[in-house]
Amino acid sequence: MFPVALLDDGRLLRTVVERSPAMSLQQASMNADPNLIDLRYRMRHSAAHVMAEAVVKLFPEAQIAIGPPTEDGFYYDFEVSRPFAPEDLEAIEALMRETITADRPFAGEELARSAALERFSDQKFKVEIISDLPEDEQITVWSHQSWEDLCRGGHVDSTGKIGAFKLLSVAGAYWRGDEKREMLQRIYGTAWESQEALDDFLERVAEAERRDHRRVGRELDLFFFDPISPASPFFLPKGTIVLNGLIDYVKELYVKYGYQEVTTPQIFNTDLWKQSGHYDNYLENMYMMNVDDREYGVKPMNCPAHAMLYAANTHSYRELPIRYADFGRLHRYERSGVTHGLMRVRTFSQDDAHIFCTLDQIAQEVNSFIAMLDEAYTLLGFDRMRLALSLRPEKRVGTDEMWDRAEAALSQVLDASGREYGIEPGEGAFYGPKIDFFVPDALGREWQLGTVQLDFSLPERFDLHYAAEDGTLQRPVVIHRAMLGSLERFMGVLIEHLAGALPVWLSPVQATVIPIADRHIEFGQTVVDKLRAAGVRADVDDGNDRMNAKIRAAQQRKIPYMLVVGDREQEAGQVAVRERAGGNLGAVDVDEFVTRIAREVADRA
RNA sequence: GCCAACGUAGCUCAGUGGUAGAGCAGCGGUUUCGUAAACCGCAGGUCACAGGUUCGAAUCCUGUCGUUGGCUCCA
Repeated sequence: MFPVALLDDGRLLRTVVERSPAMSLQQASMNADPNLIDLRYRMRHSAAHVMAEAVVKLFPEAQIAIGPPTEDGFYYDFEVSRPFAPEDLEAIEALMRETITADRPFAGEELARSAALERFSDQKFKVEIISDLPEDEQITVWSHQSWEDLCRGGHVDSTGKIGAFKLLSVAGAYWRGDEKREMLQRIYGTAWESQEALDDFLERVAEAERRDHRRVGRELDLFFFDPISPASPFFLPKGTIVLNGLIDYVKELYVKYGYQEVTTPQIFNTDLWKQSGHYDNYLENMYMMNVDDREYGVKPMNCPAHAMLYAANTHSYRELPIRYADFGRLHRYERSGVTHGLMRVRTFSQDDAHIFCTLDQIAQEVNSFIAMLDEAYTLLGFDRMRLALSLRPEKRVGTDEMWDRAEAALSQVLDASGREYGIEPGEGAFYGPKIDFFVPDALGREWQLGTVQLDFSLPERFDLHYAAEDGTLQRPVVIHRAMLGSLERFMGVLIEHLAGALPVWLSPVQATVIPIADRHIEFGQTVVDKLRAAGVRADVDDGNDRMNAKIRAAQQRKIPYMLVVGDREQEAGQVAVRERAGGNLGAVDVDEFVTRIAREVADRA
């Protein structure tokens, strides 16, 4: 299903499918024929070479690192005496055009290791790459006459075939992705088979920016940020309606799927964090404080508190599974530079729950969770996502037998579900394997929403047990799980997914009445009263704008229903219904419309 | 945390050493209009913060904070 290509540095390039605009780009390339995908790969790879040539011409001292194609472009990393400026990109582009116009053929050449080391002796990164290659690895160099580069190949025939390209941005990047190594300057660019394809791509990027949740959040008065509490959203009344709408929905699912909601403290004495292991492993991400000479930590997770709830009573196998849900606010000190709008914040809440069950119950619990998640994602419009099963890491707790059973349980559930998933060996948490559910944002960055994680460690640390059928005390397993993940992040992803046009049940204002003239305001207000009495969030636009301006404003506020009232409607006791999508439903009796929208809200249609 | 850019009115931005500007939003008035922007007027800013250079700083320099794009991280 996923077209896969190998990057220069050996990583897999994977194309992901989604409905968001940036993703439709990849969707387009998925639907495109393999030849086109291959052509783009070779064009971009070739463009990277041509760019490196241009950079070295302008910066003779440059040390060049690697330059692979990516999902929608390419980049190349350099170590230069000064950072690149925007004007540099123009100069580099100009030189690239010369090379492309010259239409120089690409040709590959095999080299002995010693010869390769000799040829790149003044390029320390290339020397490092060559030195790290296995002894038996074939070393190849690809050139387009005026430039040659260590490369395993995959080019267009000649530089003239590179197509329409554009350099996009400069960024910092560590050599070999290691923050202890050199910081390099990375230039991102993109290349397409035609100017139209390039323009198309740039338009998609622009559309992604238009639906960026930070911009939409401001436009719709949902939330804002302030340096007084960095990376911590302030939710305005409208944003709070959305947040609460999501929580209310999840609570309904909790009733259906047998969860019990609990409430736990916000700060805990350090003793708890020592017992849970957070003090040793997570301290740098925690907010700590001293009060009355005792040290406290603000909770970054709910798990330890839930373990305490479980341990507060003895439990029989007959009670299991026990499912504790908690919307408690969490605080995590995220390093500066990693936060991003609502997607990565320092305080947030989750639709978090912990399931205490027996080893034998894992499969059914995970299955039930995925069914619930599926129900929620379908309702919320996320029909495609990436699933990843993460297996045992090197450093871990628990016996191999436990891991065998846990991993088998997860993969069996996934296999039975019939959906595709990736396997990521070694990526599991030290306390157990997990399944993560990822969805991309408007700019194509992937964010984890759902997760289900098995935990063998927490029950040990808190000495949890239950009385088994045979009267012995047994250790339960804990399953950490969240569907929407961080509610803040989910709201961000949802906004971008829907470009701010939230479903009626989540819309902060579900209907707005638009009086044509002042004499219709009073009637409009009676409509609003009826809507509110039926539980519908409605208002009336009584400003002295013309109707056209009011409609425009309502469209921009993404209000699902606009109810125009003039002389005709007032006389007939009707409203002229206009939908956000632009459709005009014509005049409808007020009572009929109230009934209809109230049902739509109740059904979350 | 690292590399870089940026921070001017509620929002989007202009303003490169000489008294702070526009559009939108807001407020007041005129208009009372049939499915995406009527008209006139008013008000609104310690130019992120602190220090420095200068006769004079939004503008130049240093530091801090924050944001953005990447990288790294995301038990």
